[in-house]
Amino acid sequence: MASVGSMQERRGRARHQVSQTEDLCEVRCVDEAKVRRTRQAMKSTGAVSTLAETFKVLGDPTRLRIAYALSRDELCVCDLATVLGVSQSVVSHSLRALRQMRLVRYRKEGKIAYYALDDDHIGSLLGEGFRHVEEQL
Amino acid sequence: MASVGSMQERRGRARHQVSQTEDLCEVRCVDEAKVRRTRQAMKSTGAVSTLAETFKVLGDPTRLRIAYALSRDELCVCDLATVLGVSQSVVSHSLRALRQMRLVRYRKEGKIAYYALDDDHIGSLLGEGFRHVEEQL
DNA sequence: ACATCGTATGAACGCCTATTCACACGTTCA
DNA sequence: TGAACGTGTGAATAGGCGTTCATACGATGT
Repeated sequence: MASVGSMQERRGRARHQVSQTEDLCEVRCVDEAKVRRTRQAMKSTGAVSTLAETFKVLGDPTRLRIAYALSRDELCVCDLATVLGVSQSVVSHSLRALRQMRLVRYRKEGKIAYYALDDDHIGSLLGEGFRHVEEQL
Repeated sequence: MASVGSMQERRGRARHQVSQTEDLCEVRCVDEAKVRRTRQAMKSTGAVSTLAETFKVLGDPTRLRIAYALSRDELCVCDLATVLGVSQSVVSHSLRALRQMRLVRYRKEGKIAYYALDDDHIGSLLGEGFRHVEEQL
């Protein structure tokens, strides 16, 4: 195992050289005009990584079901757990992820936390998504 | 530890009791009407898991960038690699994932494979997504 | 004050996944 | 035919992620 580790270290240094070779290798069949045009049209790294994280959060069945449920009605954690048939802990962890991407908001009434979609865009996204998957059957 | 294990073996029935306790624990604060309504509005397992996988595929920055690039123009694998500045292998693997979810289609011209978005819905999804993330800055 | 309830959270563990490397395949051209 | 090219893919490895368990916290009611 130790020997494998040292081999990987050696490989790691070789990467720079390899990457230069790779770059040359990548630039063979390019349609320069198209490539430049597409490059300029590309979104910023920030927008891409934020949207990717948003999609990733919605890419889990449990969280997706939570988001869809909240697009229909405001619900507390316990009711969400009941609707989905999963534990409260799962719902809470899922809501945390959805919260961190600002997909849901919540208000607290005593000890009960009522969650809802934060934005109508999310509802549109879900609608568009479901329309897409339901169409191609 | 071993003695506990054997006790549990002898009394396998205890499991049912535990799960019942859990169920009871989940069902305390429910608003029955809301729960029933939301339950009926929920999408089918198939639709949910398909859409979740779609989102998951788009939840990777590389694949998202590829999808967005293809929403602007038809591109071959090599040009995609050039535009994104990643290896051809990464692009190929990414395209495989996008292909499996029917997000992209391709036509082959000689040895060159030209990829494009399979569906306009995907473009709409990306548009809606980027509109959302660019708005909340 | 105490017990209970609804919710949040951290740690741990097993699984999934993205990347890299190496190679295989079919196509084109000399 | 053989070499170079564009592309696809399997194996391997490292890092990320979801679930569970245990526990903590504030609010409520007795």
